[in-house]
Amino acid sequence: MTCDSSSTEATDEPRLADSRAEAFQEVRSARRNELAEDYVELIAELIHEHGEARPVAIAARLGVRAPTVTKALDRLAREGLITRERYRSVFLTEKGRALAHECRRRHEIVLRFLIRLGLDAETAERDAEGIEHHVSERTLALFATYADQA
Amino acid sequence: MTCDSSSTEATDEPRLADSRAEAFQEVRSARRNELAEDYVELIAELIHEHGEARPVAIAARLGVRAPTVTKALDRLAREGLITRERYRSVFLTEKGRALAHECRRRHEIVLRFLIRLGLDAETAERDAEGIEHHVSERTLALFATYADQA
DNA sequence: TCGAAAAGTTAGTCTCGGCTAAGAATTTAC
DNA sequence: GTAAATTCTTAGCCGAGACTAACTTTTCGA
Repeated sequence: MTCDSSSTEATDEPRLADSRAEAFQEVRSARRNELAEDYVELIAELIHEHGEARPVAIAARLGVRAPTVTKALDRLAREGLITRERYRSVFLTEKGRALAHECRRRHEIVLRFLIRLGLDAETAERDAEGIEHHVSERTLALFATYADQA
Repeated sequence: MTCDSSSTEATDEPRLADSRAEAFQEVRSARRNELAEDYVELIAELIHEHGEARPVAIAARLGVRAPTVTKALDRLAREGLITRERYRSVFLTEKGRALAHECRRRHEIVLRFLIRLGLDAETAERDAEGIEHHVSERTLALFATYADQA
């Protein structure tokens, strides 16, 4: 017997009735975008700092090997976030630039928040890197408010 | 098993000199453990609530299909976090119980913190699910302190 | 200028984490 | 006590993301 609360499942589709399940699904969904966000954010940074984003620099910053970057960039291009030509630097599309901007915004809010909370800069940077992909807009707003408190 | 390279840069091994790269590597390393942590934490909950953890319940709570659970449990067993017999419930090993306890602790601190910050319970639960795997001990301590403030 | 070094790509492997379809084991219900 | 329903596993597919080895292209410097 289903000891679970009798909810409105029992349909032909045994499709995940549990409300808790939704949280996990959202987390998994977020995880799927994390890499793309990391790349796009980094590419924007590199372009800003050095005028261009070369795969070798991306690999160094992310701590992965070159072929990993090549494959990831292929995917980003497929998704319309970047444009590139073989053996050349990478550029963000309008869509990619928008995403990068969004990511940077989140990252900075989380970072400022953590530092405001009393965390050292180094740890704050590391934690922000992990957390930024998992904060809802609502939470982000609270972070921003707290960080801006006098 | 992150064979994480130490610091020596500029050696023959073109191993990730950038200090920023370390942050990404840590994030990736954390990501690899997330699933295991989710499972173990959930298994502990189910045992507490229903006296046993059945794969079908795990699947429902996580919002995945049964075979996905079977495979994941195989891996957890390989890693020594659970024990099981075919067609039976799942049990945590001592190691698994320790990890579950640790996860629950993190989860609760993050959750209490978010709620204390003013977030609604539902969003807090969702965000906590994503954030809990990415907070350092140091950050967690700050969260706890803040949450406990009168 | 041209040859070596650096950068980038391709090909192939591995693990993980999803899925479906189908079959085996267990439990339930009559 | 057996048939049906449920649960669990197996087999096989797929894409992502990591890697190495080996090859091509580009860049640099003597």
